[in-house]
Amino acid sequence: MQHSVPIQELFMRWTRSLINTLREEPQEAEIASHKLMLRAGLIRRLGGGLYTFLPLGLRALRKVERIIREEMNRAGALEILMPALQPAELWEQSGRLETMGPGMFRLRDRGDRTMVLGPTHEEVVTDLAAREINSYRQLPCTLYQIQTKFRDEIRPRFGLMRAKEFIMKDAYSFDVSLDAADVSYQAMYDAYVRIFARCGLKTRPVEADTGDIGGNWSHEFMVMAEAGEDAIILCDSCAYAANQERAERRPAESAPAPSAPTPPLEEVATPDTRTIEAVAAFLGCPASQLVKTIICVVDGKPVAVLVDGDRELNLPKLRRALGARSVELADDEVIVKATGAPVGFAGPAGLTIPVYADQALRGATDRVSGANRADTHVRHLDLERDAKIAAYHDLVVVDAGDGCPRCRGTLGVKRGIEVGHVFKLGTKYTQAFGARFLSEQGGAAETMVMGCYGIGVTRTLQAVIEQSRDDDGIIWPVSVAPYVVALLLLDPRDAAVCETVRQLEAELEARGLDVLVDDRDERPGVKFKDADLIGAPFRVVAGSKALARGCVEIRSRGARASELVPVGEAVEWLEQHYREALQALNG
RNA sequence: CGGGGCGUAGCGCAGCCUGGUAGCGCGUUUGCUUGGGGUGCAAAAGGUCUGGGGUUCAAAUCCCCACGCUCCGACCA
Repeated sequence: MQHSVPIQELFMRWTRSLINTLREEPQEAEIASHKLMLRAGLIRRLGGGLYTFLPLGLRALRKVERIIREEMNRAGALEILMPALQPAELWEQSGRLETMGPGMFRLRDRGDRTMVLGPTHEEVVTDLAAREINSYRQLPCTLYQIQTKFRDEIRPRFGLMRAKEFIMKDAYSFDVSLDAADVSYQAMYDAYVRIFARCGLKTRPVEADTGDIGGNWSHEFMVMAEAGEDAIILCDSCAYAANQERAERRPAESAPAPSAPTPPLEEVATPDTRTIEAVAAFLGCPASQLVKTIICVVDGKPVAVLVDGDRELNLPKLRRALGARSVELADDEVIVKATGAPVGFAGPAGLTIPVYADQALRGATDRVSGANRADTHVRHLDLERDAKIAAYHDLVVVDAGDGCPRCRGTLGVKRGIEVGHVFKLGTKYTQAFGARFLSEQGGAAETMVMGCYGIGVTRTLQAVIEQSRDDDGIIWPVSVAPYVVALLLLDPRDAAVCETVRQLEAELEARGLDVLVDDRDERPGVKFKDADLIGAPFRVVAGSKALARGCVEIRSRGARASELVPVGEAVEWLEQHYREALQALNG
């Protein structure tokens, strides 16, 4: 093995690059971006939800990180690096050891102390802020890091989209007041818009639920894609956009007064009909005439929730509506105890636990529901007359066709990939960790107001590919392309061609364009296929044919035809097109 | 956590039902060939058939257990 490498060969050559492309479709991948990342040699799987970044993938990842750093710094955030390994006590202090518990990796050190691998860093950073920030003079302060997170995903899938270990940029703002926190929030929101634009991603901010993280307001940045895991509700006539978890709908017009009084409640035998479909079929009525009665456990206590028979209960909305900490579906035992009937025969009439109903059920008459008795339902249910409703709220999962809550428009559903999330947290964590400061007015210490802001860095990288590709491979935006130029040495045994390639390579590198020379002893077809697959924005073909006319051929990835460009002008051509493309992304 | 599927060469798979010599394609190595969209020919290397136990003269194959992966569902920043 020769170890002294001639200096002119320090540029990247395919033969030295560990880029192993796969001709066949990897079986482990389902969506296009995942297949392409494997086929193009960006990543390799180690285990479920665990991936190694190969050199080509790491180059792209670093470019995404760089864009994020530049924009976070520009927005005034300070970069720090916190431990991934954290004492469990911190999580007890915030109460999230319980709420996020199953999703966290836990371990013990040799002293038998319980540790967690951080799925996020609100606890650590708030503890830090509580110690380091004492005065209003130090505020506002936004801290961020780019770091590996760990989540014990039930079902990792789609490569980097949902992994057990992934890289996240997380930022946290601390402010003297709610108003000041709004300014910090807006600064991050604006930074996110720029970051994703620079990555070549089309994103759409949508209103979102805050989930376990807590807090009162948040936006998700979604990449619209068929393969997305999240359902997004969009209005067809105004700017309303929300995650399905959060989406609201316009209350129905007030129901027309019933023409005749509802007949008295009447029990009907419905042997072994436990599902809405079965009851509807058995009684020969539409599912929408049924009232679905769902028993939930809210902060440890059973409640009944009513929705139309053809709708689905939205648990996060229920949690928000009731101001509860936790909401889950009741198990069979609880249901039997609360209703006195086996699962499938619950109804609002005669229940002693609190009953909440979806707003669409206000004034509902002549409905069908369970009778709280085995194999029995009731008809002619009049909600006001026969049940005691504690409160009406908007509780159902919004669907295509529902009315927009902001205007007269109609809502539709699309799919998206969540790449970023910004939250206004309020004081949930700063209170728990005693993050207080002395204000200009003096007096008692005040609690800081907090916000938090995440970007799934590895997920963003994959989202770029999901959104920018064709049948032949990846189409990298210039800003995150592992290599900007793929320089194909078509005739490796032709001295003149080799010399041309050497010169182009050196000049391009000198001007800051990352170039990869395909110097393999392969047939042209192989090189063309691979160049398309790995998706360099510009492909330069140096072969004896064009060189005989003093030219190389240049093609933008995605363009149909290539251009003959004189060798002497090639570098200029590439630099100009590169700058223009970059400019277009930077806005 | 509930329901299915799969573990055989680096990757993708056949063989298993009906027990008896472990195979194909891609990739890799070597030689020749070809030389502008995954060339053709030839040769070669590469296997504890996921692990353990059982049945049998004999197990990749049949039975039991474990582990791993995966798909659907429920859950999730």
